[in-house]
Amino acid sequence: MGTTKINKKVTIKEVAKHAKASMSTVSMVINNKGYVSDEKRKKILHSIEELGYVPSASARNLASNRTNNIGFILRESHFTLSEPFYTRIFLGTEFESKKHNYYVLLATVSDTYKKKIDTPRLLKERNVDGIIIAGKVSAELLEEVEESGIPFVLVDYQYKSFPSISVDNRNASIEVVQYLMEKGHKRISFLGADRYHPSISERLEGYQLAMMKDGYNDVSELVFMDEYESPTLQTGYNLAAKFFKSGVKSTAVYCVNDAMALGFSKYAQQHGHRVPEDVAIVGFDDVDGAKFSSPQLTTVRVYKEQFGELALRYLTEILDGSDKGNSKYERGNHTVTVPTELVIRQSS
Amino acid sequence: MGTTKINKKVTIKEVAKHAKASMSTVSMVINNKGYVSDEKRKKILHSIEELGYVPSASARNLASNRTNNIGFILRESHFTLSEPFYTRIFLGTEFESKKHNYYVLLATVSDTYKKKIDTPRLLKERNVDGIIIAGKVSAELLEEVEESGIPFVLVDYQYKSFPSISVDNRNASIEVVQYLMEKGHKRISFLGADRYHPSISERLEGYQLAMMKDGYNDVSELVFMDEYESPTLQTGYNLAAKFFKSGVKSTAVYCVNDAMALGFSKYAQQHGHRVPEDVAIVGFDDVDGAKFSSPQLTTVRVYKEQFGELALRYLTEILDGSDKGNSKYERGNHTVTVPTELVIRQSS
DNA sequence: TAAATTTATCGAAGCGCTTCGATAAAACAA
DNA sequence: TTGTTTTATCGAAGCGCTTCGATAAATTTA
Repeated sequence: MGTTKINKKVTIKEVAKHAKASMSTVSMVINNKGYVSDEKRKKILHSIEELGYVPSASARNLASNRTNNIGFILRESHFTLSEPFYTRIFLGTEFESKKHNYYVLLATVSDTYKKKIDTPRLLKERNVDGIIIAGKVSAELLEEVEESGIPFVLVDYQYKSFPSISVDNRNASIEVVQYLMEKGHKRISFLGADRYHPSISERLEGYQLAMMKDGYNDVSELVFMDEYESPTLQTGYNLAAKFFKSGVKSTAVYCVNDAMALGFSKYAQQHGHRVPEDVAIVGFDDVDGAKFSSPQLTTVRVYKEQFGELALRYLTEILDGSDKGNSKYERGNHTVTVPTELVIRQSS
Repeated sequence: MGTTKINKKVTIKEVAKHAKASMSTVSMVINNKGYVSDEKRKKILHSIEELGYVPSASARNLASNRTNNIGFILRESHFTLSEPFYTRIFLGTEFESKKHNYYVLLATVSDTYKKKIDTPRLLKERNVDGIIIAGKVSAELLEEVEESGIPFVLVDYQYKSFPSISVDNRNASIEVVQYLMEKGHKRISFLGADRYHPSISERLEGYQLAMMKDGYNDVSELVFMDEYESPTLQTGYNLAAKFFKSGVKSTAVYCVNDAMALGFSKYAQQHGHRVPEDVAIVGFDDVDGAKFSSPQLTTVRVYKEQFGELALRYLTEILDGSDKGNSKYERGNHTVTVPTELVIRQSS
């Protein structure tokens, strides 16, 4: 059963001979195509088992003009981040790719991407059937990919109306605000950074929407933003200083991500403010650190692996041309949305 | 210059025609093989440029019976660790692979690897020319890879006398001990875990060796080990408790890695021991967190990217059969060693 | 100067598969 | 019944490359 005696590679030809069929019929069985009688199919399947046949990737790729690879492009800095957010997404893609019989080629690009020069090899050599691009990357890269004509989807980022998978930022934000209000908070502050990041601006919008519903038409004095900074722990720490010195009387702060929330929390506690008694904090992402901080951070959980899975699935849908809208995920124009979950812990 | 008008793929045939040469000659130029006159070579190279020719991977793989892929196998838990140690190694490999024209296929395996069942696809389908296995993985997997006959090297792990790349643990340990002694410490403690991990036992050996040189023939009361635990922050924290309750009068502690060192440091400070005044701490790895902890951690830096680069290079040496010992790295039987560097910071 | 070797080039076979007709039997319609 | 469509199977072409002789000119050696 499946035990090959010697290390000689078994080819489709031998399978055909063994099953008394033609190569083409065997091929059809392997690829689930065309017409094959049940009887013959079983026989062939059996021969495949018996001989331990594994199709040669290069041969079928050459013949079918596909590569069976999909590319996963990621900024190097995102990959080595100590919070394995994108690494997890990649893992989800990797995992899902097995089901679809794809190999995933990872390409990291530098933060200072230069067209033509830094072009990932898989793009240059057109060695992939489709591409997943995770996180915010340079517009140059995006354009280059588009020009290549290779189908692609963005993950956790949006640009023009390129197909993408995103967190449902708006609704998540609304949920956070509503939750805080139910807990009795009125003046809820918003802590953000990099306003040009789609995810961040969407979170802000959601926040504004929810606040408006509660009568706050102008939240500007409640919003603390380092527009040109990345949303890091340090940024959160710095903004916390501004927050406390500003004299706003917010009893709750909604931070655009966990890193900032943690930074805020650190500052607050170092300066004698109790969390959550004096100020409640809510983050976003549910990174590992959120659970281990003290107090444990209330946050919006993002299912990273699922995120990556979805990306792969969406991409294969596109590749199969079977984009018939039968996805179970809400789809507006070209953006698929992944749901989130509010995880309530001690910080709120 | 290199601009293709339409998206029609250029083949070697067209290059040949354009350069007035045969396909075989073009092939030789591409692969730097056989005899080609300078004149013709230039002409061909020019045509390649002109037409924007990129060889088809599948075609050349099929014809040459190679895949041009190398596999990188990693435990899933090692990949998503928040300390991107292995991720960095992978990155080094990825980076180096470009120079050698390989694609890297990443395969993560579960911690509870089961032969036959969990076999990575790239192994099953023999879709790689060689394999890099990073970190401690199940012996079953190792055996399966060995049986496959596909060349492989281990990184940061050793097993039998399989080819491997390792940190120079013994010497690094000796250096640490000597450094601490120069600083005036006499009774230096060792903090460890998982004694069956080769790296850890080597570090212990190095420590013992160095201590012996200074007259300590029996260090057993200075050694704190959770033999069956992983070397995590938590383990370090727990051992710190034991350490302080034991009454050993060590003024310095050498920890088997940074995570443990950080755990130790945390406990120490929480319990009123000053670092480094009361107890000096040295770690291993130089993870990101080492620089940001307070006090900043003195540690042994491991060059992760270089580690991965070296692995790829070693593997290609094996693949090229050009394993003529001309590596600039010390090689005992089949283990290549990467140097380390002691990074002195505040904790010592 | 003849023989052997090196350098240069090319044609053709073939890697292992997919896919496009061709062929024909079986099933269905008219 | 005959014509049409569906089902089943196969042979052969060909995907784009590498590589193995074959051939011959240029160079070296005897």
